[in-house]
Amino acid sequence: MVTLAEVAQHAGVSASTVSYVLSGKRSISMGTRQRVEQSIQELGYHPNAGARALASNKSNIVALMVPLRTDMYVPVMMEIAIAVATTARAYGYDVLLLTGEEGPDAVRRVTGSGLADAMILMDVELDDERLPLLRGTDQPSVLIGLPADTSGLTCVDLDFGATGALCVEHLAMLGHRDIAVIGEAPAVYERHTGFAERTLDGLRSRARELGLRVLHRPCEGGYDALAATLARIFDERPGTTGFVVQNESAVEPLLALLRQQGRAVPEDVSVIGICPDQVAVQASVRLTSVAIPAQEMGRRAVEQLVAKLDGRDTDEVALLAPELTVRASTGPLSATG
Amino acid sequence: MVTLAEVAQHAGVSASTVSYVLSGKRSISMGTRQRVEQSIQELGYHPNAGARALASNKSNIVALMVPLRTDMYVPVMMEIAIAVATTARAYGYDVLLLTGEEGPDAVRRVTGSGLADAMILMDVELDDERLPLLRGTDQPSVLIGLPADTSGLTCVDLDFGATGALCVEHLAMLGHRDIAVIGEAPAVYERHTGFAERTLDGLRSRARELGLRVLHRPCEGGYDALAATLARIFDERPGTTGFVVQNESAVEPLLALLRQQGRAVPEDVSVIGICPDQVAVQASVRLTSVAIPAQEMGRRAVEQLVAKLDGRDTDEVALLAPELTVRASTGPLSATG
DNA sequence: AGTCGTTGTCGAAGCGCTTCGACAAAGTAT
DNA sequence: ATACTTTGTCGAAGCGCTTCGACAACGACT
Repeated sequence: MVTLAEVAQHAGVSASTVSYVLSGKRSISMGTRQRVEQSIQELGYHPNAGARALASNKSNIVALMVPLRTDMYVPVMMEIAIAVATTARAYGYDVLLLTGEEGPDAVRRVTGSGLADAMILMDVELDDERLPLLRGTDQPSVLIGLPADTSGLTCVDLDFGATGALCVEHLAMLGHRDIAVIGEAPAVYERHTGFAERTLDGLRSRARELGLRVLHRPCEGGYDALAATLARIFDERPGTTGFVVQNESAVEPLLALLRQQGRAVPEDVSVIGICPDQVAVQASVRLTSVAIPAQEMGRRAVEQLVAKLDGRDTDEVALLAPELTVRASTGPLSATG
Repeated sequence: MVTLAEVAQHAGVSASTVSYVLSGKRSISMGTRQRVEQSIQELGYHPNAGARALASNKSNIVALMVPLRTDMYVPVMMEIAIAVATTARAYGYDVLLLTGEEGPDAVRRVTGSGLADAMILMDVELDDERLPLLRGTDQPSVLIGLPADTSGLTCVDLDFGATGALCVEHLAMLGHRDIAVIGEAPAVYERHTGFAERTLDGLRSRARELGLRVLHRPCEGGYDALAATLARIFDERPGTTGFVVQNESAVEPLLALLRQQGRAVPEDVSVIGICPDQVAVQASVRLTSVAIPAQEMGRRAVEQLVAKLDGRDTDEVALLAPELTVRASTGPLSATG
């Protein structure tokens, strides 16, 4: 391993000078800078991360806590994670991957050991047990997702309330009166993951304003589960003509089953997805959808974090505005509907 | 921040004693050990990662390099990543997430800076540009995937050759003679990702032995792409009755299109998927499949790495045996076929 | 009783870096 | 020319830990 001292000797300067060349924290004459940089090149020097962390008290690492469970939105999680990693690198940070498994202990460990300078938490529950720890430490953090109480926290998320409202508005505009929501798996609601409930709230309150009726059913992915759910929906509300699907793995089964039952999309029934664009585009009927801006979320989270680390002020809560893309799965309610 | 010295003072011992309690590298009397542990508890001490790394010359971090592109098998990648993180934690290591973006530079950076003690590389290409670097350093590494030349490297992967052969055998046994392979997107073959080619090789050579005919077509995911591909297949080989699909996002479109064309699965046509079990189970026809053991791969990679770090010998190449699970999408060729 | 391991503890050195204060050398204002 | 600032460099201290050698204290052998 090449050390700072060796570079210094090779360049004929002191160690501190090399350090200042690297950090730019003091001015260095052109000649010296060039000689040092040359030596760094020639010797193939890389600063030792541990020594740097020890001396400067910063690790240049941000921790990213991803959910352990993979019961939902895996591609979204992955996309966020990759966006976080990519953006972080652009700001000179590396990313430490933590799974939710360790829970609050991971927060304590990382905070206490100085392993990371800051944290990003995904899959935040409404009343997440990690939050008190974050509030009680001076380690900067950003949540991707929205807990019930955001005081003292910085959050980035899609505005799921507005997303729900947007879906209703689109369906209402097309003349639909009875709407069914195919939701995430029951487990997602049971652990009070915010986004699912917020979507529902936004959707319901806008529906009330516009005079639509809403029936919500959580649903596991796959054909069998969806077949059962769909049967119950049409049983209870035979006049249902609009669907909002917030569950990637229910999209295709829903389209298939509707087709099978002789209900044409979009002539008889309209379907809106809340899902990444890729899913919407690849479906058997190109899906009208509200996109989940995974990359944007990851990027914004890192930017907020970097701002905090640089001592700049940041938004408390940054909600991204939803955008609805009309494709082939929604249309005006026909007269016979 | 609580330091070792403070713990030592609180417990009435020297710093080195506390260190030895923590590491267990020298024997400590019961009484002392207990007093120290008590102090650690009371003060809420966490060893400083940077100082530890500097003094011991090991970071207890392994780097995981995931592909930046998300054009294939995203859930598999995610599952591997999570398995790596979970297993690594069990061995006391944290995981640093690197994207393929930086390419070989990331290897140099991590190796040179002592940021990580070891690396795991995913999405290895047959002639990967990162390999010379790995061979030229004494930093332990494990590849998930198989390059063309494995000398001096440790690799973990599913035995895709055997996987291809297994698919052919199953179809042959059922009486099928003409087989079509729906492959990954052309880009995957173009960058010479090993697994796709190896599947094909294994499949073709076994087919030759058994006297089956094989037609291979790369294919993007989604309905439109698959519709075109399928048309060409039946055009060229109208008698095709067996399908092997190595592309998650082609499974559902294939099943839908076959249904639409009046070809019953499995009565007229048999379909085998090479995909995670979850995909196979959630498909509209429960899919006979060879599973991609993502978790197992991640776990094994970490275990190999830890073995190397502990100075134990490891396998050069660990190929996991494929397992075929018969479900509802394959059956004997009917007399009329 | 004297010698020899053991066992448990300590002090000190050192890992490679950052950063502070000191200080020549050079430039600027008087 | 003198005093004063600015610029560029250096030496030394110190970040918190691990680890080596030293060495009391103690029981186990002759």
